Amino acid sequence: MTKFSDLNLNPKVLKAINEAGYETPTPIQAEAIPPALEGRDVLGIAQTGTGKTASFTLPMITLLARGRARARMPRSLVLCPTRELAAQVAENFDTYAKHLKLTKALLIGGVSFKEQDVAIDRGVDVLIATPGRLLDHFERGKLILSDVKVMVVDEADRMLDMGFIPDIERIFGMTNPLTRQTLFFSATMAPEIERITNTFLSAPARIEVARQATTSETITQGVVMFKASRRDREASEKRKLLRTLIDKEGDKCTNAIIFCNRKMDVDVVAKSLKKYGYNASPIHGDLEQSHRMKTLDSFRDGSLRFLVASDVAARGLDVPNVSHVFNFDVPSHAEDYVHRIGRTGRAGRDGTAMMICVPKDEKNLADIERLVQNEIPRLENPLKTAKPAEVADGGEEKKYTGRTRRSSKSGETRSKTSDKVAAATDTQAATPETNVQAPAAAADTQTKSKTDSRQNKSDDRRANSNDNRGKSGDNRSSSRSNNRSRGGRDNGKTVVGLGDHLPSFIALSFEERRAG
DNA sequence: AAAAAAC
Repeated sequence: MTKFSDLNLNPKVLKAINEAGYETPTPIQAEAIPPALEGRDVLGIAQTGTGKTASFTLPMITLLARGRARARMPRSLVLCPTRELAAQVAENFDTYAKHLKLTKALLIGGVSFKEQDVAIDRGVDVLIATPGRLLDHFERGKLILSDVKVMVVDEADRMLDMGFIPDIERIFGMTNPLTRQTLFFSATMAPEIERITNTFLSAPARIEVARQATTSETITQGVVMFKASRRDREASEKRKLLRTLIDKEGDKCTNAIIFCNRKMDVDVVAKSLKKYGYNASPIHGDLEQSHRMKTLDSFRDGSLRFLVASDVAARGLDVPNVSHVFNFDVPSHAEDYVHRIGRTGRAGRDGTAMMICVPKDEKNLADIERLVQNEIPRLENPLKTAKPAEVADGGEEKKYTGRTRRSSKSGETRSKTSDKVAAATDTQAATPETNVQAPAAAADTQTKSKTDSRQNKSDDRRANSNDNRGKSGDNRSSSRSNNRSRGGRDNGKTVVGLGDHLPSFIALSFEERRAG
């Protein structure tokens, strides 16, 4: 088998690789490093988790080991779609270039220009950037890219999704095609990506690595088909279902990423989990950059157990050892499902991916199953399994004290009235195992059973008016979706209740469902 | 329909 020592890497790079504990390259590293060292263009079709980052940093460091950068004229450039990814690539350079005197600069938004300006002025060997901030520097005349010897485009398909392709083309145009070597990575080869590579790569070595996440055997997948007892309770009942799924996994769930489709839901879910005693923090693009970094660091070092995330964290982030991925929402782009669950089951380890699918997401679920060419196993809804006797004496979800009422903007208030489902879910939350997992939830449950429903209703109104004041857009959008579903395809086949009635689609085979 | 990325 190929070893790193067989690859003609700079001895000081090899030393750093050994110190990091690696001996054997991953397939993409073994295949991409030799042509890259020969100065050839490389087209790598691979996802993160395959060792992609090192497959370009290692040869780059080796190539850059000789020579020295001139002021404002970086010798190499790595473009990444998100700030986190760029920061991660920068760390990778630090790790493997530690025995060499290479200078680097990280050009990302959300942080001050000053430090970046100083570094550029001094001259850098490696520039790692997101497109927006790079162009910003360029337009201010701070940057000359004509001396770039190696240019890397990482996660090109994500750049495409994010509308960065025109920027990328502009940046390509700022470099010298005759002296530039290009290493280009993408998880998929969409037609637009194909076009870019045909335009900017010359006779590339094409390296394709199996798409590990498509239906990785190391990931146990499942989806819970869930219909709320009432439309307006969907959000809070989903959160309860999420807690139950987490609790059922027990110690097997050492850490997890919980994906939501919208930033607002990321905040709400994180806040709700915290309220119930779970160690959770949100991450999405509206949070301050320094805060994003801090959150990610604590998730990596294990002090944070649950990362509630938008798709900012779906791709590229290297967070080893994630035991679980929970898709609180079904992603609306099927491709994103593959990226999200690819955060677990990495490097041959076992992982679990669970998703909650509400009726309006069934079409997206079908798209995902078509993409991965597999039916995602249906999981029993754990909230439906409570025995009737327990249901009868279950408490209500709420019972807000004055203190918690203030936090009711998180949306928990909407699920307060008593009905079979709310009672059943509370009973579930009060089981002993759950108490161990979520002490705050347990305390809440014990005090809540005496709450009378009139009190609840008035709380509800108050909380809703708070919501209106705080974020009016929120309510508008939820009433929009209500209307849509009322006039929509739910007609005639609305599932009644949750306890005894099987949603009709579950009885259908996958083929029948697609056909009908 | 939303998220990400530039001030």
